[in-house]
Amino acid sequence: MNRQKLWVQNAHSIVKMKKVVQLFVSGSEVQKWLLEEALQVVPTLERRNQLKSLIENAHDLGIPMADLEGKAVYPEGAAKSRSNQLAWGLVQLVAGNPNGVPRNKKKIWTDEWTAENFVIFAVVLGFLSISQDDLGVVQITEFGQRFADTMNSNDDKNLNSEEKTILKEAFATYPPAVRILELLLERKRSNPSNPVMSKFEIGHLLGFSGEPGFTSFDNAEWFEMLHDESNSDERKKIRQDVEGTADKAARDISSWMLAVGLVNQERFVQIVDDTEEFMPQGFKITLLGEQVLKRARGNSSNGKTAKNVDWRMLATKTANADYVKVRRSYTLKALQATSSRDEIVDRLEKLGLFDGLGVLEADISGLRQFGLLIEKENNGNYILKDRIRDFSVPAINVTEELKNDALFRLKNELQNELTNIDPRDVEIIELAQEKQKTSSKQTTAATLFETKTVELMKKYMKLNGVHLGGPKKPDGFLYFGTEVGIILDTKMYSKGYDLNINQRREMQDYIFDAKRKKPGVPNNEWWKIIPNGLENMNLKFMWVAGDFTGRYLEGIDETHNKTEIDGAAVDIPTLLRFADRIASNDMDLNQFSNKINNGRMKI
DNA sequence: TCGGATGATGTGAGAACTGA
DNA sequence: GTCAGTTCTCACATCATCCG
Repeated sequence: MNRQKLWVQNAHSIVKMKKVVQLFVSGSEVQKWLLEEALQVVPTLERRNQLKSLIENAHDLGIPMADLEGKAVYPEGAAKSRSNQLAWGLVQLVAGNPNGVPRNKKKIWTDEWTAENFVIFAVVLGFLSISQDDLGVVQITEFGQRFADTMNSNDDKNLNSEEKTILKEAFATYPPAVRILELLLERKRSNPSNPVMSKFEIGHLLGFSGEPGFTSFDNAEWFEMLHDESNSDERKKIRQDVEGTADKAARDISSWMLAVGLVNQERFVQIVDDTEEFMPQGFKITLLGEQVLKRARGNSSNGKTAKNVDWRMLATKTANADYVKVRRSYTLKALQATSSRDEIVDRLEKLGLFDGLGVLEADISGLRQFGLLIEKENNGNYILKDRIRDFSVPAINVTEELKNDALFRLKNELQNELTNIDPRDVEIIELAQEKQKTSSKQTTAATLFETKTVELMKKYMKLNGVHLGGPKKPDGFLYFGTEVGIILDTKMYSKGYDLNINQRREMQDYIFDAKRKKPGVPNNEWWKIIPNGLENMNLKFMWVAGDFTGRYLEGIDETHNKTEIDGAAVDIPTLLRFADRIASNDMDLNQFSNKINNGRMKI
């Protein structure tokens, strides 16, 4: 079974993607170029001959994915770094750079990852297809043939009208593109004077956002980070480096549509503390984009464009990805057959794929964000209003082992149990389990986790507060009125957080700084956000992590004794449960605060 | 900046090991 | 020596920032 993921990274250029399609056309320019010139850089005669024969039979037999993308091959004795990679796959050459890649002028080919993604780019737009078997044979489709037959442009900024016509058709069948157009149109309707959306706003609402593989930064948070930084190099770094995967996907797909004229790119401007800040990647829909959206969604005079869906598009990196892809595929198939929620549950149950209503709800919400038109009725039923091309789902064994993966089960349980929490917010438990990231390094991943934790506490627990982060600051400060103020530190440690001596000391420093409020100590004076009138005795400290281990209780005790305030450690599943209780008014904030009692919080 | 580039991390299959 | 279970290794899949 071919288990390729079908989300595109790295591949931007439509011109290059078109060459990949034309690789399957006998006698095309790109075939000639490979045969007469480019294949020379392939290291062995044997491989050159293999590739030659693959090219000659490409139109009739297709080419296995492995031969298109190539693999990591290094010269003997050379370090296994990517810049040393030799050319092995055809698309490594086709999607390469004739003048050498920027960081290695000797090389005219790209790496296997980028090559793979150029193939996937052509597949998701319907120009190529990949067989479901182990070989993953790639072939040109009829639609791809039409695209290949158009005149060639040599620049993405100047595609000709023939090419644009076909690409418009292609985007109307590609759910994530339709989703972005829909979001942009909604923005235009709700805010006609400023219809620009930032890549973060789009990323938050695109695909299976929240899952690993679909991380997204909070728009307001990003602007605060930018605003707080005065150093121009650091500001530049934030502008170019701080983005999640889903935000990147939003940027990618929007930039493809930009080449066809469906969207325009504009600076996204936001006022922070009376200062105007901007980010470069804002997008707004054009009239042409609206036309394409209308065709995709259909109206009284036009039928809907049938959407291209492949089971491999329905998840990427989440726990049990294959199982989840299959579950979502069958959920979609059930939606095609019925709108009754009970019957959908029934169908999934028969296949051993039903994991609870919360999970079903989350999957459907994900399918909607993926770009399919699904409406929820008041009686709890769902109506699929989109046309979907037939797609096949592989038979995988739903083994107990697969369903028993601990993290996977916990996530499903919580999505079902916590009815007051958006199932997507439960995804934070996957983030919490990621490999150790040090907060001192302030990696984007760690920042993302901190942000999400604060976001969660504000959203469901009626707390005020901010995410801080950065040197000599806690990760966040949360409060309600002047009754309680919580100094927060979060850690994403996959193996549990042990509150070692450094971590204790950091927290103790924050507390002393907060109690003293001495001007200039520390020089960022983060404690200024503590509301006036909040007494020192009402300060509390809290550590949040996926799990705790080792001598963490001792750490809490020590911190309590030294600082004379109360604190606690809380793991993410428990924090989510508290959030759910408070959101439903089963618990108030005083009760919550009383549980911060120098131990691990329990519900 | 844009359009990839890159080292890192996750994962599964088979090889090697282990102890009754 | 046998063999089921366990660990190790290694190639391949997939990021998540990073950068010329």
